[in-house]
Parts: sequence; C-alpha cells; structure tokens
Amino acid sequence: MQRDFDPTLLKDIPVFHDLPPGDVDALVAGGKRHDYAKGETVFIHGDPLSRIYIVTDGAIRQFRETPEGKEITIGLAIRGDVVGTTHVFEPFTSYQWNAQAIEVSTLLAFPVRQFKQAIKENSKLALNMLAILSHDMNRATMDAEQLVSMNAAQRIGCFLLRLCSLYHFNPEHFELPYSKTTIASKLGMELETFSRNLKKLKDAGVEIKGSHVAIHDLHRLECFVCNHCSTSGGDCQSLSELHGGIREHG
Amino acid sequence: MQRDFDPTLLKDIPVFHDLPPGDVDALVAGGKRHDYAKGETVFIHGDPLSRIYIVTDGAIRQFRETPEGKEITIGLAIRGDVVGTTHVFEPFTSYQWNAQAIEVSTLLAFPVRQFKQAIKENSKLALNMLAILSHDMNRATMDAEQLVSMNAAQRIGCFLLRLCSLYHFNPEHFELPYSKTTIASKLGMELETFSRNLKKLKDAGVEIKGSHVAIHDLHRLECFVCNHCSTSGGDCQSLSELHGGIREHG
DNA sequence: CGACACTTTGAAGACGATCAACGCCGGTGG
DNA sequence: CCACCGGCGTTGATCGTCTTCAAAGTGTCG
Repeated sequence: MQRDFDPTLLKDIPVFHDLPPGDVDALVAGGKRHDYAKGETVFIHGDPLSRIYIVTDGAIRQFRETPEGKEITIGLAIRGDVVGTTHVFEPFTSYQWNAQAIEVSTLLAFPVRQFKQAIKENSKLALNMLAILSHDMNRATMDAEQLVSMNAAQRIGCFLLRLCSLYHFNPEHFELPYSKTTIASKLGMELETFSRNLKKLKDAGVEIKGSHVAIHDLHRLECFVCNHCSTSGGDCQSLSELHGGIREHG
Repeated sequence: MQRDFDPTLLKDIPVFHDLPPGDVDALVAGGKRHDYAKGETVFIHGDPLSRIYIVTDGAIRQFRETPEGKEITIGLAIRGDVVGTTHVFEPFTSYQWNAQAIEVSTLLAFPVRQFKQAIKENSKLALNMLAILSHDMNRATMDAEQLVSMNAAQRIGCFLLRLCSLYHFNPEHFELPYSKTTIASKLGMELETFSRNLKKLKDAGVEIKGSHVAIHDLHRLECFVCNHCSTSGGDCQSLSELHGGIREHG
C-alpha cells in the first residue's frame, strides 16, 4: 500500500508544502491512490463522508443540483487542489455536494478521521491547510463579487485572463483546458449565454475558434473587463488589484 | 493594556474556543480594544495590512467598490466573527476591501504579524481558525450558489429563514437586525428589487412592515424558497440540507 | 457513414437594474 | 410649533441582460 504512487505525483502539492519528507511519506502511506475515467463520479451529495482527496492529476468538478435538476458548479479542482477540505471541520456526516472527474484523473484519498488527526498532530500541515483555505476563500469572494458586478462577457474575459496567468499560457495562442459547457457552468451562466458572448469579446480583440483562444491585445481585454475604462476611455492599470482577474495562484 | 476588556466580551468567541484561559489572556494582552461609531470606517481597500479584528460587539460590513462606485457587500461580521482572517495567510501587504461599522461596535485588534505567530505556536488556535475558515467557506459557497439558482424573492426568503435560525428569533415576530439597504446589498440585489419582492413574499405568508417581520407559516415559506415544491406542489422536508437556508451557525 | 456529444443560433419572455418621483420620519433651527 | 432637510424606503416606467425552448450546425470516434 505504501508507495503505490509515482513520486512525481507528490511534487509541489500545497498540502505538503515545506513538510519534512518523512512526514510526507507517513501521510501518503495512509492514503490510497484512486484513478477515475472522464465523467466518473468521485462522490455524490449525501454519500457518507468518508474520505477527502488530493488531486494529483486531471480535473474534478464539484457541483450541486437544484431540486429542478439544474447543476451548479461550485468549483474546479486541479493538480494540487484538495477536494472536501471544508467538510473536515464541520459537523457533516455526508458530502454536501457532488464531485465528478471531468478528465482522466488521479486522486489521493485519505480517510477523513485520519486526515483530521494528522492536521491536529502536525502543526505545519495545519498551517498549509489554513493557507489553502484562505486562498480558496478569497477566490470564492471574488467570484461572488464578479457574479453581481460584471456581465457575462466581462466574466468570460476575466476567466480567460486568469487562465493565462494561472497556467502561464501565451495569451496569443492557447487552448481552453475545460469544455465550454464546464466553463459556462463555473461562471454561473447558461451555455447559450456563454456562446453568444464570445462574439462580444471579439470587440475586445479576443478570437475563439473551437477550444482555441487568441487574445490579440491583452490590455484591451483588461479594459473591457474593467467597466470603468470602457465608459471613461481611460487606462486600466490596476485590474489585477481590482478584480483578481489575473491574480496568481498560491 | 492587559485587561482593557470587559471579560464578558470574550465569552463564546470561536477563535478562543477550548483554549486554556492562560492562552486566551496572553493573546488578549497582545490585542487592543477599538470602539467605532455607527458608520465609522475600520479600514479601507489599499490601507497597509496591519491588524486583524475580532468583533466582540456590533456589526461590521465588509465591501468592495467597483470602478463605477457601486458597493458590493462581501460579508457582515457580528460578535464572534473575525475580520481580515483571509488576509493573514496570503501575501497581501494591504487590505483587499473596506470594512465599516454599521452599528456601534467593539473590536479587538491584533497586529497581523503577532496573530500569525500565535497561530504558528498554538496548534489549538490554528485548529480554531481552520474551523472558522471552513465554515465561512461553506457559507460563501452557498451564497454564490443561491445567487445563480434563486430569484430575488427566494433569496430574501432564505435570508429570513436563516436569520430566525441563527439568532433564535421567533418567526412569528421579529425585527430585521440590519437596514434593508444593507440586506439588499448583502443579497446582491438593488434596494428597489428588494423592496418590490417583499410583496411577492406575502404570497408565502410573510408580512414585513418597516423592520418588523412576521412569518405566518414557516413551512410555506420554506416551500416557496425551494422551487421544487412550488412547481410540483410537493412537500419540502430537507430545505436546510439543500440550501443551508436555515443551517446553524458554528 | 452514422451516432452522439458538444456548440451555435434564433426568437420569446422573465427578471432585475436603472432613472425618476414621491412618501415617510426624525432631527434641527428658526 | 412649524418649516426644512436628509436618510431611508417605496413605487412606477423603461430598458438591457440572461434564461428558456427549439432547431440546426460541427466535430469526433467507432
């Protein structure tokens, strides 16, 4: 059971950041590798809360379903992210939402009880979790803010800018890492709205064909996203400060 | 400096939960009591990040301003809540939003550096912070979810239900703890929209006159909030599970 | 080629934002 | 005591945005 994992899977995982190798090994020994096919379910809302997961490869979509069946994407977790953290310290006995692999994915699964215990005993681990949660919280706050303050086209623009910054994409030429359906859901809009608003982004110098994106003029897109500039014609130097649209990932 | 505080101010503060009294005293000795008048500013976006605050009395509104000047309420902090936590573990050097007292308020202010150090040295304190952040994160997630899945009237209904649960109000007869303007902003809608939708809540058996609220039929309001029931005519037993509308505060 | 998932497009309607005017109330000052 | 004012909330009319339903287009993979 110990060392099921390709050690490279454990590089640069924020949860383990700065932890002595011995600690990491001990933790990992208590985990178990799970592999998922694209579309496979990790857990569903109401399942007994048994494990939390560290994503070492692929992408996991977390979502809730409204009573009418509409799916609301809560978050997308990729390599290095943790799924289920916020469940650990709440008195939940079941998962509060669904998680599904949207790509071929590899997760490390840890029994909740054991992971919680590890956090209690290892203060460095606890600090890492605090840093992760703080960061997630700030992102959630910004996402909610954008939901009420920006229109669909601007949210998409923000998303693209953030993608470039996060993954060090070349703005002139990159591929969307998720399906448009997934992105639309994550941005809190319908797929049709997403599709239609891609045209509006053309005015901001963004071309999207299939999953290929070309941002011809970064600065123009930044101004487009920041309403102030579009109305006043002025410059927009502090977008990242204002909206976190291109802020760096921990 | 030590013991500026009425000791009752320190009862039931989640940050200090289960901490040995000695630890609490030591922590509090490093803090400073700040009092604010209604409307007074605690800090503004861009101020150097110097302190985090524990609310021991009153209410603090945290908000950002869009470039056009619209204010977006990020959260309302009341007795026991912490303001600025998510700043501590991020590489910010300035506050990322504004904080303002919306009532006469008392805060305990702690220098960020010192508070961070305390968390590093006191693992129980770290666990408390983890619990708080987890809880806030779950709330933020639910708020964002409601923003995209419910209409204005339903969000207001949810808010009222949550109020009753949180403060143990009698649904038949209670007063809004915040101004309608504040509530509307917190729910991500305009004051006019809020005002208009109060009428729609009448259909769900809710009467609001001034700041006085009377929910005549809890169950009907819960069904109103949960679209499933309104369309299918069915019962709605698991609202709290579904939407957190009436979930308990840590 | 054909099946299927994904995406685009069109038309209609619901919803909330915005602008503007008005009502209500508590406080201040004459 | 009354007039005036400012903060707060309500109401009405209009407009833009997003959702919804329906249909057609595109791509991939067997």
